[in-house]
Amino acid sequence: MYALVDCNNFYASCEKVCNPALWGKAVVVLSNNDGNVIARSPEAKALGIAMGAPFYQCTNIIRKHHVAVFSSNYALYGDMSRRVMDTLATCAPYMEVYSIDEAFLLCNVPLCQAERYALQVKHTVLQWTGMPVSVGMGATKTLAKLANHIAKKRTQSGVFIFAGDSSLYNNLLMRIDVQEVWGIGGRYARMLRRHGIDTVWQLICADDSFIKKTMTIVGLRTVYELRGIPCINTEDAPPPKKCIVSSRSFGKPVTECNELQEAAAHYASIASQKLRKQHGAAGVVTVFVSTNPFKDEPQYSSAATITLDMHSCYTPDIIAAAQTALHRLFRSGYRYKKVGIMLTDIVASQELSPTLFLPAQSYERRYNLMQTLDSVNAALGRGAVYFASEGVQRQWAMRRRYLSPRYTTHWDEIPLVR
DNA sequence: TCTGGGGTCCTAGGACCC
DNA sequence: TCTGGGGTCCTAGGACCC
Repeated sequence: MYALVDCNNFYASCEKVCNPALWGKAVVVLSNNDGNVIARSPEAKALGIAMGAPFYQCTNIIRKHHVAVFSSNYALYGDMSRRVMDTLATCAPYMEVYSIDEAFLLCNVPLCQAERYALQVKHTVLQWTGMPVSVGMGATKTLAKLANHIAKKRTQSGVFIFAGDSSLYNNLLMRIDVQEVWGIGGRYARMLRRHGIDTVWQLICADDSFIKKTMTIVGLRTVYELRGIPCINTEDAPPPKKCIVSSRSFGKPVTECNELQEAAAHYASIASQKLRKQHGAAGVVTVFVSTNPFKDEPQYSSAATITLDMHSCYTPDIIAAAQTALHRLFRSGYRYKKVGIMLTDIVASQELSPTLFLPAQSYERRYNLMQTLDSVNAALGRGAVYFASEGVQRQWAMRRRYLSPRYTTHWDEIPLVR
């Protein structure tokens, strides 16, 4: 059986775990740049604060009910995620981390003990990390995801198990909206409703050829999975990324080319580091810029692509390409909101060999330099050492006005017990 | 003043090959 | 009555996920 373990309101729960003053209080966490609400504690949900709502549209309700507000603190959330995943790894012979706050466990548990097992997992994670989780179990990944949804919305215990034939659950599945299924998004849900398919049960009973025609083979797999036939494999190791993106909105509008160049160099540097982490090298660098689409002012968005002479993960190569691309893109007279870098045509770096144009000796020097850079930054925190072209003042940096301490990863920000 | 960031997969259609 | 057959590669667009 598969179990899907999903942290409840993950980012909000991370803030609560580290700060007992927040227990029982309404908490929200904002997106980068303090833009939108992206996580809410149950108390905040009860106040009617919507997922994804622009922050500035919620300020009244937040002030009125003394809701605690936090900027996204990825140093904290990343570390809490690691703790939860380390714990889950002890609970099953096989685990697949699916996102920052959820993982599939492949477990060998008799049906009659599944509920006890799920409760045990939930209890262990809570005790070891402080993180509340929900557990859903089923014969396929899609059923485990659906069970998790039911665990969250319709149980007190926080666990739910599909044990055996799905026909045992007809009545329940007739009451669950088709859009709750993993793989059915807003567009497909609307299309299905137009054809009279509103509930999970109706989707299970749908005609295969109709599903294949309207939702491709991917949709048909989803339906099979709901019927208890596994079609989605487990991954042994996360496959290397085919594309790496780093981009942010600015904290304030940017009009000068040199500031855009700094930001582009900064994101190029972050993307290169991610690339090295997966032992890859990129052949193509794309830069994109855009103005603020929510503003009633002249709009411009564009992208430029540079093909490198040879695949590289050497930050100066990537920065140079990004700056060339940006030079081509830049038009003065606009108020820019965003710049980003995308690396594609990624190959494994061990597949590269020294070429005529870059002898083995310089190849090795560049490699050692990047190794040193990465290990210093790993030890002292990202940004301890950086390229001058990334800028020092960084007027364009994103807003994070409500940032909590990095409780678990920095000695000088560790929680104090008085 | 203020509206996020980072990914994957599939299909259709066009260009091109023999 | 009639336009060959079979294949690859690339890209854009559209769907989805967290």
